Amino acid sequence: MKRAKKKQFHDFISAKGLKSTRQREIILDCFLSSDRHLSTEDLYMKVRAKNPSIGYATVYRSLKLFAESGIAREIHFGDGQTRYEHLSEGEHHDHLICTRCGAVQEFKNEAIERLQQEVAEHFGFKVETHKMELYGVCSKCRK
Amino acid sequence: MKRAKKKQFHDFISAKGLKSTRQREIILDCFLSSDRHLSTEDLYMKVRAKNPSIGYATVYRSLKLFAESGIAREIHFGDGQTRYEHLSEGEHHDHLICTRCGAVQEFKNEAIERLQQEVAEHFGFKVETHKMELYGVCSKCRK
DNA sequence: TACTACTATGATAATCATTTTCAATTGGAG
DNA sequence: CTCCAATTGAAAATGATTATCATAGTAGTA
Repeated sequence: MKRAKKKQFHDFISAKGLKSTRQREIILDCFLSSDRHLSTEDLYMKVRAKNPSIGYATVYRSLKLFAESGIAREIHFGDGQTRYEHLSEGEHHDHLICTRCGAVQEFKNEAIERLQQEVAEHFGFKVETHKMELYGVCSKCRK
Repeated sequence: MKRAKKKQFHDFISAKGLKSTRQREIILDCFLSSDRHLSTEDLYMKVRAKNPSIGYATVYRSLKLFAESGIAREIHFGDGQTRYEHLSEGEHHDHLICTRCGAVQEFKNEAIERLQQEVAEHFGFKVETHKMELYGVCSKCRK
């Protein structure tokens, strides 16, 4: 699926008349080989390790492109930082966030999503995306 | 309920050994007489209209206190601004947000909340709060 | 391969929301 | 009334993100 995402990004790049560059490839590799919920700074650090001459602005610009191309999605957890997570075609999931240690657990629940649709319909909304985050104390921190 | 919230805030203030000031009262009044989902800037404008000598920093500081006291809650919609909404004791609700016109519709659904609890339990989480936002197109914009 | 027309990059300055600093002021308990 | 900690306003500082601009690189095309 790393391959699939690379292809998806390259297709996007060429469809838009943009260019494939050494920096973008490095940043893309770093992003794809990272765990989820990566902040821009986290990614910048990883990129720096591979190639110290790449600037902060380029990392920002690349992440925006990743989001536009559909291989990533911005997430905001309320601290001042924008994070990005991997996004596979049509996939979406929600988060359980520990308020003590910051651990993030993903989950997916069809029943909830059906109910969301119902609620939206009740108000005449057509849902495009959604965001659901449950904040609390994780099992480790409860001990 | 405006009274109840004022009392709640004043109780909080005195319990913490803080002081009741002219500025805080004005800001509290403006907040309580506003509609929901107010940005700091929105509130600052309202406050300015009543008393032009009140500074931006004081509005920020007051909103933090409102949140701490439990009469307000921070919300983040992903644009760079922090908003605050009114919060009644134990109450919480979720949002439908129109991506075209920005309209915000609140809703509450017990069934979804029960399912959230179930999911959390499955992962050993104890939920403290949650946030759910459905983004899409509202009935007006669909016409 | 050389030419051309854009696009991309890195460094730095700029911006925006939010916080902090600090000297001056002000509640409120005693 | 007095005293001290809390509060305030203005301005500077901060942190994340974006824009600017001169230079460099990419990819068609001849």
